[in-house]
Amino acid sequence: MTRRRSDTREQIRRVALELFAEQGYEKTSLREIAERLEVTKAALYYHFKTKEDIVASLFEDFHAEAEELLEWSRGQEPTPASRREFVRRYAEIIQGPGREMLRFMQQNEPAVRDLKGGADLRARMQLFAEFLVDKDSSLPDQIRARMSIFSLHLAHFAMRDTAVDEDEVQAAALQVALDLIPED
Amino acid sequence: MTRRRSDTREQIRRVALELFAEQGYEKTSLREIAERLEVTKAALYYHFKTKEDIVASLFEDFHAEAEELLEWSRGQEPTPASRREFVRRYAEIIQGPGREMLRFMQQNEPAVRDLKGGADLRARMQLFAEFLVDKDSSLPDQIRARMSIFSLHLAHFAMRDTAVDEDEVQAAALQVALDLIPED
Amino acid sequence: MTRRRSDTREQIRRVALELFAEQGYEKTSLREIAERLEVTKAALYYHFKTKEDIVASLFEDFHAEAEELLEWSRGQEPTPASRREFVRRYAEIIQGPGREMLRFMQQNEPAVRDLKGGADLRARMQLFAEFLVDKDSSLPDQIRARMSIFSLHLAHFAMRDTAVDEDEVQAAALQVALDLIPED
Amino acid sequence: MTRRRSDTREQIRRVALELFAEQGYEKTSLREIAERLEVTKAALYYHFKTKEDIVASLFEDFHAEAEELLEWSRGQEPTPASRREFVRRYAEIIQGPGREMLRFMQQNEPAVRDLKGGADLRARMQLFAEFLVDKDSSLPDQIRARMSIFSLHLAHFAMRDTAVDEDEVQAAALQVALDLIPED
DNA sequence: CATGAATGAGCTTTCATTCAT
DNA sequence: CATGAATGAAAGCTCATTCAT
Repeated sequence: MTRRRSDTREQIRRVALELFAEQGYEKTSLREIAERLEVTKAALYYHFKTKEDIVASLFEDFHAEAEELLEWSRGQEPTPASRREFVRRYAEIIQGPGREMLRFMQQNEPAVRDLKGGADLRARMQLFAEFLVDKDSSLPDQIRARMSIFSLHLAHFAMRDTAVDEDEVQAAALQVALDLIPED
Repeated sequence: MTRRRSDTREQIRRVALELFAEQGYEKTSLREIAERLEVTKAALYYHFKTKEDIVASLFEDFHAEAEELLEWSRGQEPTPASRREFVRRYAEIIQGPGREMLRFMQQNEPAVRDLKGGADLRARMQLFAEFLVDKDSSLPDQIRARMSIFSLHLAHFAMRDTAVDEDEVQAAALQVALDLIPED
Repeated sequence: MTRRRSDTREQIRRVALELFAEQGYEKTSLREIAERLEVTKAALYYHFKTKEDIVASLFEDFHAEAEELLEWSRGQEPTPASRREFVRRYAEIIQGPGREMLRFMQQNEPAVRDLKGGADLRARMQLFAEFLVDKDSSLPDQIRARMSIFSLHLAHFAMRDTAVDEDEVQAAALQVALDLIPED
Repeated sequence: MTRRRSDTREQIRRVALELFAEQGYEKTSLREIAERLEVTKAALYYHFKTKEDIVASLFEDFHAEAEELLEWSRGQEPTPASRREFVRRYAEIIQGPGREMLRFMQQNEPAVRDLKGGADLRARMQLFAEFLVDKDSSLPDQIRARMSIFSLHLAHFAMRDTAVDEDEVQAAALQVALDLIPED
């Protein structure tokens, strides 16, 4: 019944993300996470110092990928083409577990904002926008660039009441996101 | 020091919305609301049966206005022009307190979803989308119609790190929203 | 079954002091205090914001009496006579509930030190010593002055294994304390 | 990096005593002791069966020295001279680590009382008093004899807010202790 | 119209302890 | 000789809610 080294840690992260995204951070108790994994609450504390640290650990994954993307962007001239490439790469990042992560971030803003690493994520989003649109662009274009990102985050949620395949939605969302990037 | 009939009730709603939007529903305790108003928690219970009922009461305001808008839309042919008019009217609704309400809804999805009246609001959003885009439109257009609405909800949040005037943002957001409505 | 206004608060203070003095601060749980009073833990929190605040409230009583004594001492020339009078007055203060308080303080030093108001109490003790002995007295006299105070605090504890009447002990302790005050 | 046979055991005792004396027994967790030694909690359990056993082991050292002193005293007539010699010998015992031990005992009474060996230590103190003062002496003299011992225990603590050298304090404390022993 | 007092349920967190490896 | 992983029990605390006055 014992698990491989750090298997439990990974399981905790997985279940926690699932529940945080589904029910929200505050509403998800450690008891609930523990019960799903059939361990005790105290076991969670062996692997993470606090509830907040579980989230922080999840943030880090995203943080790292976002950083890599930003690193790439710093070597690019901000042309329509490179901006679209940026969006495409970002879309790829937030496939899989990333998508749940972003859904969590976007739909639990007040909680996330106060969490360790939360401010940092917000700052990163701001940097995304700065690459995607010129500082002196029109206000609508500024907003468009940001809604481009949000399309990728929210498309699935926006279409949740329709019976459309998840992957198709994500592909269409990329389309929408690309079209929101200013042409020049 | 006395208050006009049901002034208190209105104050509770105001402060509650403020705090729910700012800190989230779960993180905002009745104690906090009561303290801000310098009344006791028990006083809140004189005006509202439960915490949830405070939110429900806030929802109702929005619900009524949304209903009116839908009523109007039912008398319209869904043309590009009427759709744009719909968006314009919706933008007007969510000025003022409405904006805080929507920010709350969008950024506390997991909490709101389970609240009395929450599902209803979601359904209404779905109806909005159905008026704004044809059922057999392309998937990207379906998403665009929904992101149109979300632009109005989230523009202020998306631009929060920039130093732009709130009303200008909202005007630009309307611009973006209108452009996301399919041309035909 | 209801109690008079603030009766409960006083009961909490009484039982808490009893248990803190008997078992120590850390070992005494709020559950235990609550059970003795046949109320719930939450009731304690209605009357005191934290466990620490219960102690702080107890400290305040002593603090006030100590302050009064110091106030008196400030109007006195520090003669052997006035110093003995000081000790006599202090002995009177720490009769009754005061004695349990001091026993708590003296026998839970590490806990008390970190408690709100704890440092303050220690400072007061220092001021006592400063009145009781000249700054340039010999080191043994410095210590004697302090042990004089401690005699009053600890005599009961020191004699606990003997079968002597509590009041007699306290009277004898005063005798010892007085004899420890430097003759001039 | 390896340690001599049972070096670790000694380190645990040393660090534990340090922390128990400084923060109190209850407030000091095994985690904290382990962290200071850069070993795991489980390692502590290799050397000691329980937390209590660490203290018990510390008590034993003192117990042994106290026993030796008592053994010596049993061969002595209780004269003023032999009583003073007793105090001098005791003062020597509680130099060094012994002093921290006694500080711990005196300032954590409620915890110590319930610990394995705690009652025993208290009994020994009682035996000290019995040698130092006649059973039929006056009550003040009974108390004086006990305060004599306490002077040695508490002098350092009593003078903590002054800037006097530790060894000087201890020498003066011995002076005070000796003077508290009844002349006949 | 509102308060003071209290509760039951639940939360996050910490602790001493165990045991297979 | 020691660790990694886990547990059961309990702690301090907060919350929404109730109700007599």
